[in-house]
Amino acid sequence: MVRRNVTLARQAAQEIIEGIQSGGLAGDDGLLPSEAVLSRRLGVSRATLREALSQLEHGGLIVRRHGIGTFLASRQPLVESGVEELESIETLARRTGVEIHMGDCDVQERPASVEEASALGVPAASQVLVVERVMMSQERPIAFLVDVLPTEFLTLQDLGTSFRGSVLDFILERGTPALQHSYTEINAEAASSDLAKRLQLRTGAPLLRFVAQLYETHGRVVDYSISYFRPGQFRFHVVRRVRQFPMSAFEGSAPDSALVHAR
Amino acid sequence: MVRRNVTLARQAAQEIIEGIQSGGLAGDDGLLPSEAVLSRRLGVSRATLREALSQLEHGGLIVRRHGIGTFLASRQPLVESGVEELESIETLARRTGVEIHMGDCDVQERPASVEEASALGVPAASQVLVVERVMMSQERPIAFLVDVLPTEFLTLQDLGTSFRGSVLDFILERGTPALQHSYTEINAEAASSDLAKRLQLRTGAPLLRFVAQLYETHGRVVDYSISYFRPGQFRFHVVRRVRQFPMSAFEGSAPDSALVHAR
DNA sequence: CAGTGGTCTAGACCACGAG
DNA sequence: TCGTGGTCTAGACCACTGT
Repeated sequence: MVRRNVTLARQAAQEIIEGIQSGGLAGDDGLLPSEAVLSRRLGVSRATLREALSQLEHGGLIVRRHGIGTFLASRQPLVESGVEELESIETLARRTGVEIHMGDCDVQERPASVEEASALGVPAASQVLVVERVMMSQERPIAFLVDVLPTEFLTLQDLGTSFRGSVLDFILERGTPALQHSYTEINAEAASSDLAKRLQLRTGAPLLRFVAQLYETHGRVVDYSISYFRPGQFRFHVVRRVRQFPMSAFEGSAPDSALVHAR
Repeated sequence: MVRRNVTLARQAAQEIIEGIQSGGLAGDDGLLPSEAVLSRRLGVSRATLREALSQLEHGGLIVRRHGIGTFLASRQPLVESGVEELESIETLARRTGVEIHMGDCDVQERPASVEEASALGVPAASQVLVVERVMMSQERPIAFLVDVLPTEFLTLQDLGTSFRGSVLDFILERGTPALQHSYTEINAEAASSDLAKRLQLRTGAPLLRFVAQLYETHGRVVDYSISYFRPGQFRFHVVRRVRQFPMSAFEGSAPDSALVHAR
């Protein structure tokens, strides 16, 4: 069993993608072979094959219809980023064919403000690295990004000269710490006069703002960031699913459960 | 096997929630019993138990650590909405304890505009129901919502007098059509003079804008909506995960795959 | 090392949709 | 009725973590 630190399901998904690319896997109507057939061809169990299909479905490449079959999604390869995928705007831009580069950049180490320390979960006034920069596309500013990280995770000399604008990409390429997910708040905000100058907008112009905490696998916050985007330059979307799970269950009274007393 | 049109995994998840609520399932450190123990207690296979835990993990209630165990999440029941969950702002508001009600409301049937017909995937100038209204909280406008639906799905008399402001809730309560997900674009926009008047803001004030297509289970678009939110009144967040799947695979050349020729 | 969660299998039955 | 995807099981082995 060949295993490159990657699951069998992921490998199966990749093979299906290649089969679709080469044009022979899906029928003219976009219908893929049944799960039974696919699992046999790929030499994996149906459970594993289904996991692979779930990944493809989640990525929006296929659609599954109970009792009918699995189809290619009509809205084919998305050229924009789903906001639930965490990727740098540099990666996003490259993927969508937009030229992008870093403009003015300011990096400094200083004690964290109260808000920053709180967001990072570190003691007040801990030393942090602050990276502020403008991202440009075709000589026009399109985003202003601020990243704040404990010096435990990133220092001035770490960044060196290879920094191209994305703290996320930098950490991913370095490979440590291992990143898990980010918790991002989405809002709109009027440009302050300082922000307006940096982004060459009029004061008060609307900006899309993401405030994010980036977590590593052990639950610590690696990076607290605030990002401002010029509307219209990027397209962020999200697939919202009908609520499947009643979190409100936590609000009501607590019925005694046999579970906790069993065995 | 008791089955109320609900999966075993969901029932198991519910039982675990109740066990947590009653306070006896998790240890003082938030550690839950191991998967082997839980599956035995609940009388389900470990695969099913894991599916239940996955749902709870996705909902942010628990955290799983490889080689260590399953814990209650430290950031307990979220009081705000994850944007990847589709729920009406009325439901969201009620859940978070904010009073909300519908202000001015205008409903009409008319032929769809070109943009609307395109977004809905219906012939140009098809008859659609358009619902426009302002949502208020404490006598202040906080959102302006426009929903456009083919009359096939919703008509003026359907709405009747029980409409309280949420098209989504109305359809969910009616039970038909069965909704699947929505595709939502997120952006910021300056308030037009018309919008400013409705929301009692100055022209040009920043607004958070969601443009969404709501899909039913067969892939048809049920509702095309544009929503404007006053910043600061709601908190939208999203959990962004590090990219796990290379959609960019679709861009490169197409290596010939053995898959399509097999068998 | 022992115990945990992560992955995978082979097989079974159910629920759905179309002929 | 048939073939599809959806759910579930019992058992196996792997990978990670702390002792």
